Amino acid sequence: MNKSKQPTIKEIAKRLKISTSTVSRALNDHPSIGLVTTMRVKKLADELNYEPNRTAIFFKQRKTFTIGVILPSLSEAFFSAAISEIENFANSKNYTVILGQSLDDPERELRIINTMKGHRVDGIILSSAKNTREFEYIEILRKAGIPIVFFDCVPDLPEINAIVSNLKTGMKEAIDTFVSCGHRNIAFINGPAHLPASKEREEAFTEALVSNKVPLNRDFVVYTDLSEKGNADAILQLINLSQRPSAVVSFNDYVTLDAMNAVRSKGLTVNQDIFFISYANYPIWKYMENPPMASIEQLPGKQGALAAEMLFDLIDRNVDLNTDDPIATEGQKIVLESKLVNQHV
Amino acid sequence: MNKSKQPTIKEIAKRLKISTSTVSRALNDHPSIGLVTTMRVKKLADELNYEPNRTAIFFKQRKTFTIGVILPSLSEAFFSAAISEIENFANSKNYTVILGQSLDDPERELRIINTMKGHRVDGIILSSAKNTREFEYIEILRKAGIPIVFFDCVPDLPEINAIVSNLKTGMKEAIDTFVSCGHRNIAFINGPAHLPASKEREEAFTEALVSNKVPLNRDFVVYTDLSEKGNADAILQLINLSQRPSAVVSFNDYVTLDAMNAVRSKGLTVNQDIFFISYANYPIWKYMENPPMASIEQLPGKQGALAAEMLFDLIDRNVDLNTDDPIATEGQKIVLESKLVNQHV
DNA sequence: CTGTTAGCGCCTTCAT
DNA sequence: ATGAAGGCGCTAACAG
Repeated sequence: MNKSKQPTIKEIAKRLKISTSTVSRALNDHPSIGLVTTMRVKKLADELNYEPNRTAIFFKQRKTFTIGVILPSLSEAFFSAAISEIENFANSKNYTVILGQSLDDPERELRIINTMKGHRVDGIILSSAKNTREFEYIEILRKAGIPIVFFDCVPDLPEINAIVSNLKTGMKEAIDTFVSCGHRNIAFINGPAHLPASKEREEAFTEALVSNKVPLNRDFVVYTDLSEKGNADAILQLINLSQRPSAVVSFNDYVTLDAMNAVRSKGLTVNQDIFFISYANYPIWKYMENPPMASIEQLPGKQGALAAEMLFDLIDRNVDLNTDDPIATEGQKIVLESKLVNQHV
Repeated sequence: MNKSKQPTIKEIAKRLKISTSTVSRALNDHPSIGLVTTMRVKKLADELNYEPNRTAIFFKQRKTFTIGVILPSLSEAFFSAAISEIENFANSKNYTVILGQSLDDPERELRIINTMKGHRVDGIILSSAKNTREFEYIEILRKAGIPIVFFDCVPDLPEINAIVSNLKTGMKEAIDTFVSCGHRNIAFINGPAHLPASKEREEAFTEALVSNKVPLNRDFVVYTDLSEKGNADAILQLINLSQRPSAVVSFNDYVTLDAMNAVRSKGLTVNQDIFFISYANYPIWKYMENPPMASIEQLPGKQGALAAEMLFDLIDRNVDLNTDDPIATEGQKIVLESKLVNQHV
C-alpha cells in the first residue's frame, strides 16, 4: 500500500518541481546552481532523510570507493597495527575497507582476491600468504585494472608496487648487540628458504657476523616452516649441538615463543642459558617474565600507511588516465628500515 | 581506440545475434531457455571471460550480498575466532563480509554503522563497544530494514536479536575449583558496573560463594574501567588489604595480564601467593611461565557461527516478506553456556 | 543557472 | 523458447 521506502532525488525533484539533475547538482554542491535552490534542495533532503543510494553511484561511476586488504591473519599484532593505519588513511579519503584473511593458504588467498575483484574494489593491499608460489592473480588484477600494493610479504618480482622493509639494518643492530654483550655463539632460526624475506634475513645475518669478525658456524643456521612443531624442532636442533649457541636471532616473535617453550622444556632458562632477539616486537612481551632481549621493529603501522598512500596514488592515476592499460607506472618500491627497539632485558 | 573493457551481456547478445534477455536467462539457468542456446551462451561467456558486473546486480536487486561485522577490536583473540567462523558461514552463502573495529569508541562505532548502512549491507553483526550507552542506531537500522544481531557485548534491551553467553555456569565452576583447592579468600575484579556483562558476572560470583558457603567480603569486589591503569589499580586495592585474597577471578584475560604484572611488581608470585581465573581463554597462556589456574571459555567461534546463522535467517525472512516493516520477529536470543577449561596449572 | 535526454548493466514483465 | 521494452537511481553531456 504505502511505497514508503527510501526517498530518491526524483522524489525531491517532484516535490520541488525542478529537475532531477538540478537536485543532483545541488546535493553535490555544483557551483553552477543558485544558492537558494541549493538550500531548498538540501533542506528538503534533510527533512526527508534522504540518503544517496550508493549502489547506484557505484554502478554509475564504475567505482566502489572500496579497497580490499588481504592478510595472512587479522589477529597477529603486526597486521592489526597495519590495518588500523590503512583504515585511517582510507577513511580520510572516504573509502571503505574490506578485509580478508588468507590464513596463509594460497587457495584461500586467490578466492578472496577473486571475490574482491567481483565486488569491484578500486584497489588491493596484499601481504601474501607465506607459501604462495604462483602469482597469476597479479596478471588477473592488472587486466581488471585493479591496482595492487604489496607489503610485508612481497613476491620477488620486478614489476610490482610494494612497501618493503629493509630487514638488514635491524639484523645488524641485533648482532652488534649480542656481540657487545659478549656472545660469540650466535645462531639463527630462519623461515622457509623460498621466501625473499628469509633470503634477506640470512644475507644480513652472515654479513653482520662478518662485520663483527665472528666466524659463521653452518650448524648455527636452521630453518622452520613456521609451524609450532617446526619452530620447536629448529631450536632443539640448536640446543642439541655439542656446542650450543648462547644467543639466537629468530625469524619472528611467534617462532621465538615456541622456541622459548622448547627451551624451558629442556630445563634451560631464557635470558640466562640462552638469549633471543626476533623480528616484530610482539606487544605481549611486556607481560612475559622472560621476554626476548630485544626486538627488531618493522613498523607495521608505517608500512600500512605507506601502502595505503601508494595505493591511492595508483587509484587516482587510474582515474586520470581513465583508459585502457592504466597501470603504466609499475614497479615502485618504498623501502623502510627496520631497527632494534625495546631492550626488554 | 579499443573499447576493450569488460564484456557485458549485451556484447554476448550481439555476437550471438540473440537478445540480452536470453543471454541473461541462459546465464542464470532459467528453465525456459533451450539447452543449445544456453550452451552457446555459456561457451562464449567463458571465452570472453565474461563476469557479471556485480555493482549492476547490487543496484538492480537492491541487495549487496554483503554483511557487516563490527567489533571492538580485530586483534583480540576472542574476536578473531568469532570472525573466522562468521566468514566461513557467510562465504558458504556467497556473501562477503566487511569488517570494522570500533576500538570501544561509541562515536567510531556509530560512524562505522552509518558507513555500512550507506554501503547497503544486507545485515550487521555487532559486538557493541564497551561504553556505548546510546543505541539510537538500532532504530536507524530498523528503519533502513537492515537486520542486526548482537553477540558478546549485548545491550540490555528486550527487542533485540542476540547470541548471549551465560556467564554464570563458568563462574560457578571457577569458584568451585578455587574452593576445592582450599581457597576461602576469593576476590573478584569486575568490569564497568554499567555493563550487563558485569552485572551478570557479579551476581554469579555472589551466588557461587553462597552455594559454597564462603562468606562474601565486600572489600573483595573491585572494579576496573578495563584500562591498563584501571586493571593495575584494581589488583593493588586487593593486594593492599590487611587480609589479601589468595584467589582472584577477573573480568577477562586482559585484566588478568595487567594484574599479574602488578602482582609481580609487588614482589609476589603468581600461582603461589595468588591465583587467577578469568574469562576468555587467551591463547597466549601456553607461552607463559605462570598462566592463570584456569580459564572460563566463552566459545567465540561458536558464538560467531550462531550469530551468522541467526542473521541469515533474518535476511532470508526479509526477502520473503520483502515488504515494509520487515523485522517483525524481533527479540530472539540464543544462550550459550560458558565453562571452565584449561586447567593450566 | 536550469532542464532534457540518455545511459551505465542487468533483470523482468509482457508479448509473441 | 525468445524478444522488445522499461526501469532501478544517479550523473553528465548537451541545450537552452
